[in-house]
Amino acid sequence: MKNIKLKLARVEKDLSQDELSKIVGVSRQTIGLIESGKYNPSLSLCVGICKALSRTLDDLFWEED
Amino acid sequence: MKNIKLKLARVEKDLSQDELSKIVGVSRQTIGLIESGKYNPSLSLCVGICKALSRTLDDLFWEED
DNA sequence: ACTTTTTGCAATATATATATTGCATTAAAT
DNA sequence: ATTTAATGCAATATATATATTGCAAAAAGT
Repeated sequence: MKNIKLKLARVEKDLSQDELSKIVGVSRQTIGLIESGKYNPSLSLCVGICKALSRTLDDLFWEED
Repeated sequence: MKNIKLKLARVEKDLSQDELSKIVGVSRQTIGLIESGKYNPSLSLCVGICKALSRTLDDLFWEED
């Protein structure tokens, strides 16, 4: 499933995938694949993304079922 | 850094590392290494652990800095 | 003290996250 | 309509999460 919350948080900060990837220190493709739900990032990467976007893990990566 | 919050949540549920690993569907070593902070689990594994322990990502894997 | 359970630590093997490059397509800007 | 920026997609390469087995040490139970 796509990660809409992540994409929204990124766009709210007016960042492209490429810009976010450079802040986090990861490749642009990795950000794109996470947003499109095509893989399973590591915890440290999730935390890096959260800090770059001023959010927490629950904000961006937790789904109630 | 060791993940004390995870260990506490597990012990509160009266589960051994081995029991938790079976619930989550992962090896005992993996649980042990995550608790001792020796590696960087995937998001899906973190979510699996959270659900097994009735916690959220922020509860077990988020650290304020 | 003894037995059993729980945890830690290595070594090797495998699966998969992530990097890299390049190109195609779409969206945005002028 | 044209240029530029943003995203998507594939192929290959590499790093690392995770599995597996076995053994040692520590903790808990009796």
